[in-house]
Amino acid sequence: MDIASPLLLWYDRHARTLPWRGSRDPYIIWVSEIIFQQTRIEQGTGYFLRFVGRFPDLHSLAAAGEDEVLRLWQGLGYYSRARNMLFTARFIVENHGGIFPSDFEMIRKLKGIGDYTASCIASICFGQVHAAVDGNVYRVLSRVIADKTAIDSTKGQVLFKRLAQELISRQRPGDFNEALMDLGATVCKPRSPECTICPLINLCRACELKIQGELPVKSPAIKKSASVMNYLLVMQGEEIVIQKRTGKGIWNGLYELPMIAGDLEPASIAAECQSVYGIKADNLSEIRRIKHVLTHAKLDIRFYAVTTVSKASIGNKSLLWVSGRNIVEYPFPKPLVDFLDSLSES
DNA sequence: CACGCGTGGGT
DNA sequence: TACCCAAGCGT
Repeated sequence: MDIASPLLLWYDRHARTLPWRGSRDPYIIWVSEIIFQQTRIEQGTGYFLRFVGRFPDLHSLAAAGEDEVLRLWQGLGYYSRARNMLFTARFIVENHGGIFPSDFEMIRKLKGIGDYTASCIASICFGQVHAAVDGNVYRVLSRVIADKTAIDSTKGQVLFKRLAQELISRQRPGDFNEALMDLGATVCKPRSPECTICPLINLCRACELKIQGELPVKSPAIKKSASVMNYLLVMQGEEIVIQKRTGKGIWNGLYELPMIAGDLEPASIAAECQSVYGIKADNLSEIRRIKHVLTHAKLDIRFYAVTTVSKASIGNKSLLWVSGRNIVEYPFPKPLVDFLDSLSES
């Protein structure tokens, strides 16, 4: 089967003009591919432009602090992408003389770079024949061969990656990869694919069988767990108390207010606040309650004002006093950004 | 290898 | 409301 010829003909006329298109700088392609993992073009483009504006090359990124990198990432989600990028930038400077590796296996070993991103960099920047298989490509190929193997199963991933590697253009591997992704994004869409204008209509088995709407097949989604987070707004004059999240859970590396987990009464929260943080919180008053939905969890987030507290009464060293003026230096999860923004408005 | 990891938009 | 979807990767 030759899908490369009609696909590249289509691509030459319909390729989208995107800020990173045309660049063969592995640093630029790397940044763009990381940002657009699980992220829509409309959502990520501003982030991409700000990121490469502030960090135009590997060395400028490697020299940055984690807070500033995460602050540029604030609101984009999946923050381990940013922390892994910083780690890898520093790694390349230290171990590869600041030159982005061109060997596929070497690229693939870098932290935060999997099969997809390594294939993009190898094909687009170095002309190597490696098929980049993202969600678009899984969808397009599952329709082309009308195969109902779940695209998110191990079996499906092996199947469609092998197929993509068979079909990829040996002459224009980078263009082929981008063309297949463009086709998935603009024509072979998840819902209501526009088969009548598709360059692959004559060889698409799903279109022939009129089952394109039933493909791709995915495994059933996992149910979201629910949890409650109680945030404490501890203020004195112009300053509030924040802390950095560490460990393996959500929002790792970002900052937040002092937090007590669990569906608790204010009195219980105050007691835990005292024992965990050493914050004497006699009279908590709830000032806001919001729902925040993640891919895998539903959060019930409650904000409380702590009115009677003196700076000296807080003995926990992991807590930071930050002035309202400096709060913009610190990266926060979206619900905290919204809450803190609403404070400065009123 | 099933699951954790964000956010925003669409239906 | 409650899903689904969007240029994946680490563990």
